[in-house]
Amino acid sequence: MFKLSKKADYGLIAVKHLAMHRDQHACSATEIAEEYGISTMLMAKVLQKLARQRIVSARHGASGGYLLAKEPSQISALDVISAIDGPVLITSCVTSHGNCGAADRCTVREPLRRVNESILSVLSTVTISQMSEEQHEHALVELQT
Amino acid sequence: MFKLSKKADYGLIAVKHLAMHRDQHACSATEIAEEYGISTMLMAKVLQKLARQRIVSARHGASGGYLLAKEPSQISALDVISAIDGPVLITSCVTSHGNCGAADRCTVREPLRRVNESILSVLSTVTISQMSEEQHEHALVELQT
DNA sequence: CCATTTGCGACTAATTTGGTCTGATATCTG
DNA sequence: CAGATATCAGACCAAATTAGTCGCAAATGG
Repeated sequence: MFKLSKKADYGLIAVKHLAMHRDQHACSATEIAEEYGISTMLMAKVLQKLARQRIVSARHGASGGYLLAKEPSQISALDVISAIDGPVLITSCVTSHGNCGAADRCTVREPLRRVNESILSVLSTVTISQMSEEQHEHALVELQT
Repeated sequence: MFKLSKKADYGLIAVKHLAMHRDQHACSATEIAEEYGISTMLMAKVLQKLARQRIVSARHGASGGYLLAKEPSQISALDVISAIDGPVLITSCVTSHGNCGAADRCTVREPLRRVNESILSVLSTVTISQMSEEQHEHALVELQT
């Protein structure tokens, strides 16, 4: 309904993991998968997609694995998500060459296109380095909800 | 992957339609569905859900139908979407009582919870009345993309 | 040469979503 | 009152999407 796919979720976990192990050894798909209790096969697929989009770089062979291809501050959540799930579109109509059949009659396309851009901007604002810090100062806020 | 369900989409269309026909007659599900080329049955279901959440009010019987239950400026896109699809959660883990299995090991839950809140805030900022105006001044901006 | 690891595509299974049908109840109109 | 028109609710099926698996090829390091 409005949910991140599990693959995208796993992708974020993996990228964050790589960010935390930066400048150490390359991490294999198996290693990451096991650490978080995720299917090895699936994590492998996810990392392959990330590699194809040059978000991580891969090293074949024994003691190979994956490394971040950029600085954590240069990778946004949107980068990771769209690398795995394709472009983020809240409806199939938001592109101008809409294919939703009722295209011309549809009165909500333009407003939704704007909402879509806002979401894109939220997602591209959040970087991996941000996701790696902010663990602490939030415990307080949590209590107020 | 990150998409509005069609039902939610139809819901927005319906609510906007009702907003535009405010203070006129009640609109039946059939009437709205036909105007936008949507399945009557499905539109009926959508409107029922909106009625249950008191976003629209229903009138049974001949020449009955639906009317907005609030001012268009008091209905947000989030109201409509969550009335139909349930609460907006970008992952199943964002609630504190997470059920994602790897809950404790998962390092992205808290950052994603924040992203979720940003999205919620975007969606609750957009009202139906806004979606009914803003058709005009955007043609220019469109050209620059 | 061999163990390890990525790369890729085909495939199946599970879940979600889209959409239909049926029967009941409420309400207006003549 | 009778009949037409609506909503209401839930069960149900079909289609599409997503999750997850498998097998094989190609690198790479020791």
